[in-house]
Amino acid sequence: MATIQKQRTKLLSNLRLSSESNPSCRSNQEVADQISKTLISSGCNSLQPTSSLLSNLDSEAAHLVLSNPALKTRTCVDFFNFLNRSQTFASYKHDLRAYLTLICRLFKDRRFAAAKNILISAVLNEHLNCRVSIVASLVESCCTESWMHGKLLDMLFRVYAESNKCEEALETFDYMKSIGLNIDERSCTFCLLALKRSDQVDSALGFFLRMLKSDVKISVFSLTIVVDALCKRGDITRAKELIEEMGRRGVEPNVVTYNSLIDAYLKRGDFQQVNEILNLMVRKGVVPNVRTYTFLIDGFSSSGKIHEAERVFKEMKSTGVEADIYVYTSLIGGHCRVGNIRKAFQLFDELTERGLSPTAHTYGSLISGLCKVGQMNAAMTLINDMQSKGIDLNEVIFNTLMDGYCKQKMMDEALKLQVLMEKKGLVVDVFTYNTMASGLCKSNRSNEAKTLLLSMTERGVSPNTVTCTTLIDIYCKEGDMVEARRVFRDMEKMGVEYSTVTYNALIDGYSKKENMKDANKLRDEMEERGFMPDVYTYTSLIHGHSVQGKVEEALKLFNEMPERGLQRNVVTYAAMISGLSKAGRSDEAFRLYDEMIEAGLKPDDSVYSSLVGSLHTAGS
DNA sequence: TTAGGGTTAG
Repeated sequence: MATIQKQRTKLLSNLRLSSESNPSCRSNQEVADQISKTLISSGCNSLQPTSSLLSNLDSEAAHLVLSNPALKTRTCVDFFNFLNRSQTFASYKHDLRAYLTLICRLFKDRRFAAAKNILISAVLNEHLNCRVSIVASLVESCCTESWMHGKLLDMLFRVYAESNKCEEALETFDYMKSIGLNIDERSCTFCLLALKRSDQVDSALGFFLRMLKSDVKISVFSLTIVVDALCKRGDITRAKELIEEMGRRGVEPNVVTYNSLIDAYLKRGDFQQVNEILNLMVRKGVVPNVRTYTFLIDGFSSSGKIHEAERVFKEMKSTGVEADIYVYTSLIGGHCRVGNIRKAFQLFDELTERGLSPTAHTYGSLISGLCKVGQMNAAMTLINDMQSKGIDLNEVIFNTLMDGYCKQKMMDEALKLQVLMEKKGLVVDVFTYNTMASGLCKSNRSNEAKTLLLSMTERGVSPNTVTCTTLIDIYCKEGDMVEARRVFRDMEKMGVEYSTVTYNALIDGYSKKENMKDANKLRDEMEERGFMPDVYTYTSLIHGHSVQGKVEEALKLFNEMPERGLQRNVVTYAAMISGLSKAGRSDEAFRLYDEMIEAGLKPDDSVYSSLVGSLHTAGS
């Protein structure tokens, strides 16, 4: 041991002496030889960042060392990393050739994982010019064996894709194609995924078609990535066309592909199409899996169709598919949404007994359910429970709790949570602001809500559809239709999307001002833009027409609702009954009263006073 | 050594 140490010291001093004696005259080859000698005899550890020999190092000398066949690859990697770590020589930094020289050595030794890591660090290094043409020509000159050439380009293709450098990945694909290389489908899937990740759906589809044209052997994997990207954008028709087209080419969809379609139709609320896909799966012999059931249960749950969700859950169990934590969480969420807290907790016990571990999402669903019914103490107990299990609180849980307190008009508690949230380093996001604003509105503090929403941008949080809709709603309730319209116009300028609720807020504003002309105009506009009027739209319009004594208009809308699959609620009936009563059509008003009782709705005071009033009107 | 999932605001 002592001898090695002695040797090392001697070598080092030699290195220093010889280089210091006449540094400028040393050729790159001499520098490289000296470094190589040191590396061979005593390894990388003997090198000092301050060694003056190293200060003579340039790109050419480094290349000579890294490609020296007398050195082991391992030693070259150490030397490479040593130089990377040593920030002291500002004059030398690895260039792209150094990276590729080393990568080629690793390739020769079939150490592909190590090669890939270095390639990734090159691609991510901002100081290197990793343009495809430059890398490709270097690959050309560094690869001594022909098999390496194609494999290295393939790796480059994947690395670009995985680093989200889609443009470069596509360029690499084109280059590989142009020199006649066969391209592996699996590498292409990385590129498709990268495009999908960055929401470049059209490019993903375009690339897929290029794969087809380039005779890449395509499997259901690539198809499914594109189908899912299209589905998530709501382009289900195009997705189905693609599936059919690929079917003609012999690529059949599998359960994953169908799941994407089912999820998309569920999100759209198109249960008929969901059934058609399920039937198609049966015909094709494709068996639903646990994810299919999760999509179904979640889809039904979020539309409040809890009985359907339960039916699917039972069916899943009967087919022998084991429920996992996702299934339970979705179903718990469904029960919580309709206020069925008891059933939700039963399921929670069931999953625990079955050895499944609840996640933050599971707790989130339960906490949200408790907050909805105002059981804030129980919600806080659950918070303690989850923390004792080592599950961290996240932004969503905080926002949920804050909303719970807001709904109870306990704004101080909500505010305390916001402070705690920030103290914990969690991000106060657009949900937090919208929730707080909604709470302030409920507590009749809409001026503060306005100020809060208008200050969001300065605090670095971008307003979204809900923010703008809330603002519009505040102005409408104040009767300030000019300001409400201004926000509505600004949304388009800011690129914030409208929603049915946005239109509802404005329509309600105009209806309350008895400006039915503008209210009707907006209703037409929303349908033209593809936003379906819902029970709120209809109720606002019915109310507006009724107040103006235009009962026939109101009745027309009222009768239209079931045709469009819309369930009337207490407020809808109240508005219609009030309209009929005022017009002295007492019999019809009472008939509707019976109807709403039959539908299981509980009339409120306004319904009774309308009905009583109708007797007077009719009597006079 | 490639594809699909669950919680929040109007």
